Amino acid sequence: MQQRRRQKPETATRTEINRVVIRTRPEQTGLAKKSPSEPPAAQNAQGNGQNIGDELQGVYIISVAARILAMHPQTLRKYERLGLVSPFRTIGMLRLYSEEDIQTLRLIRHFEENLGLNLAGVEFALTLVNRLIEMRQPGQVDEEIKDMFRWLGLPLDRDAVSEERG
Amino acid sequence: MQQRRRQKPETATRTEINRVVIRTRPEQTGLAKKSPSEPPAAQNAQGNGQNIGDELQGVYIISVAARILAMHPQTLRKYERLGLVSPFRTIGMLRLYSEEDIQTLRLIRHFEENLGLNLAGVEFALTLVNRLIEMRQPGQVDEEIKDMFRWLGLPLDRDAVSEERG
DNA sequence: TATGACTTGACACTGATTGTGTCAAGTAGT
DNA sequence: ACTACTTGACACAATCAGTGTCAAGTCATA
Repeated sequence: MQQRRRQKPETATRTEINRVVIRTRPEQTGLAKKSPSEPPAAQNAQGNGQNIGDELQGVYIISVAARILAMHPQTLRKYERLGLVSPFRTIGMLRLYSEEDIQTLRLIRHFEENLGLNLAGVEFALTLVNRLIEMRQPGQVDEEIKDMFRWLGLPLDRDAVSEERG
Repeated sequence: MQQRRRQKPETATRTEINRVVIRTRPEQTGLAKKSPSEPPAAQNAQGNGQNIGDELQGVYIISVAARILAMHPQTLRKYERLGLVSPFRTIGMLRLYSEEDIQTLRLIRHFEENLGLNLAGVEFALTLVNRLIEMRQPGQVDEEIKDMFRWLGLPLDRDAVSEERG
């Protein structure tokens, strides 16, 4: 619900990165952590201006992630500084956004644009989503939790929002 | 987390209102509705500058409510315009804040000051609280819900936050 | 009923927040 | 080595949220 100005391509179009050296992911304030130790499955960053639609499972540098999401790279950096997303880093400190990070960012944008939350509210809502996901584990109280998901504008199958789709 | 300027007494000190004529309460976006039809129990507005501490069960005009809460009357009016609270009205359109309204306003302030939410986030959080209160009805999943309450900074006995204390 | 105190709604103002633009310096990959 | 990209830091503009102010209306008391 903030201003959304026309955004310049900032820099431009690094099309591919191969054999980047992955670093540790600091800590995840974002969505559900997958498993304690989590080396990313793919080490290739992909994406070029032509076919953004077909994002194949991978990690993206900030410019590519920003283009996929139609968000400003500086915005992504700010979100990381605030702990909303925590992309991997290469040895050279390049940010690498996983598919899960992209989903988290989509969710953040949803909270901002559709619900009008500020960043504190986004953090609040993300924590709520995490808690709801954890609550669904035992299999009880499905219906109320599902209602919550609907209310939050989340897809009913939680996979699309957190991880491990399929 | 916003700025909190020194506030002038605005106008001042109407000490009592007796036999005010109550109007309907429009709709309650705030906390849990007590019962479908809800004529307020007390028709006396009370409160004077000396003994603010002992708020006895009643309804308060805006200046008194503002003083109890240490909030600006204009802020209370804005909150009503946004649907966060819905005080009763007299025939003459005076706002009458019930004890429940006061509690809702305290909660709003908590969400703002401690969690840093904007007003959209406050609305979001209030709705969440309502949903959680409703979820507690069946008696199942107490522990998770209680955790949520703790997380939200709410008192564990929901009474203090919604209605019908004692 | 007349008077003074208070409330109402509307508008303007101020500081904080948030997204964006820009810059020099450093890194990645051909 | 060279080019393209990223990094962090700062500045800027638009919006948000609380407050001040005003004329008009309402309330309680004399």
